[in-house]
Amino acid sequence: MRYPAAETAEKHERILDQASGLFRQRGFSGVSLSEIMKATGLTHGSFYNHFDSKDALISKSLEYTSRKNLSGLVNAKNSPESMLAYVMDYLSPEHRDAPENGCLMAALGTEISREPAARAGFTTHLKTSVERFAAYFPWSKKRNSRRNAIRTLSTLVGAMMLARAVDDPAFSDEILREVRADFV
Amino acid sequence: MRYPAAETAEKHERILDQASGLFRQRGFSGVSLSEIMKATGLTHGSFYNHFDSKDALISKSLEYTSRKNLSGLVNAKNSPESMLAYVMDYLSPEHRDAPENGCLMAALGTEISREPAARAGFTTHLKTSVERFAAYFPWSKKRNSRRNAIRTLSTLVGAMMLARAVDDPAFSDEILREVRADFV
DNA sequence: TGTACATCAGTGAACGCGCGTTCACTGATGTAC
DNA sequence: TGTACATCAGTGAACGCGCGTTCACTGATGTAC
Repeated sequence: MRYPAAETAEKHERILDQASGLFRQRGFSGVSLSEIMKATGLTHGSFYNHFDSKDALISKSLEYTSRKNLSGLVNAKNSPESMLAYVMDYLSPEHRDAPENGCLMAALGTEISREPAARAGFTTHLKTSVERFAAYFPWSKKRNSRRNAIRTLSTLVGAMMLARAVDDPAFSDEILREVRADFV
Repeated sequence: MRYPAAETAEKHERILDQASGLFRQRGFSGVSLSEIMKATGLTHGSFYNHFDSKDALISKSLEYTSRKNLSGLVNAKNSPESMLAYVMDYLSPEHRDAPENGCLMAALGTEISREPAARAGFTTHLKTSVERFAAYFPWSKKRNSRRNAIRTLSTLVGAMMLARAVDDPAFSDEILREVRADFV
């Protein structure tokens, strides 16, 4: 049966939101469409009323996740202190333990290079992240700010990925703690 | 029919070798057992004469890849110059473009946290890498060598992952170039 | 404002496909004597 | 050293399963008049 237009738009958003979290938690190939639709509260058949294919969902949900990730940076850019606080939050055990709400690069990095549908959105996301870091992080030398932004983002993303992959909680905590120590 | 013991051992090694490269190239879930066996020159049915399951292969092939990765570090540890050369090679476009022969952390990082069979081997690999970097890299201050090793490995792995995920060749080159520039 | 009908999102069964895994069979190797 | 037989790696068909995707059907919504 037909549904109110507002309700349909809201369901569309809910699919994106659930996909965004589940993909970060378990990877693109680790989540089925049925699962996403069930999490949204619908049956799998109606998926194709919202998206053309799983690839299309991957593409759109990556853009959605990028928007959510970047809004965290928007709030942080107002002062040097809040940029540093952003980095500390990034390198926290809480972020490590909740990938479904966290950085898409640290959660999906190695899978994105194999997922053509995701690469364009990812590229835009990283470019924007580099620009914002270059502009707003309190670098000691302004001249190398873009280089520093690229290196710093590499460090953050790499550290979070390693901290999550590691099996030993003490070692994982050490990784986050020692990389955090470099920012104070 | 039965085969000479030496030949069987060699085939076993070849399965590991092919799996090691294919997994780094396309991810654990992106490669089927049939494909690995075909690359080895056998049919898929004989796989179970060598390994208990795909998970067992993932575990063993990760240890195999770790051994190959670390042997590169063994050669580099003899002098400060060769450690720096190791880092420059790591951050090269050649490494980026040949993940099947490259660093397992940069190739499989985000998938390993979701693959229980891979985590123990990965943890050992990273611990060994940190120890070697701490001991052999020419740090300016010896006192923080372990912290510096953790940060440096995070940066290397993160930069390579980002350079591979990005869709724009010029941007990808820039990431590698700018992170390399921090080491000279 | 009321009526008639076309629209279209949701349902759940069904499809084809590729996957990991199993199995009966083969026949040269390795071993017991 | 020669013979008889058990071993076991490789083959390819087959299995069950879950996946992405399709489809006929439903019925309230939105629209044309």
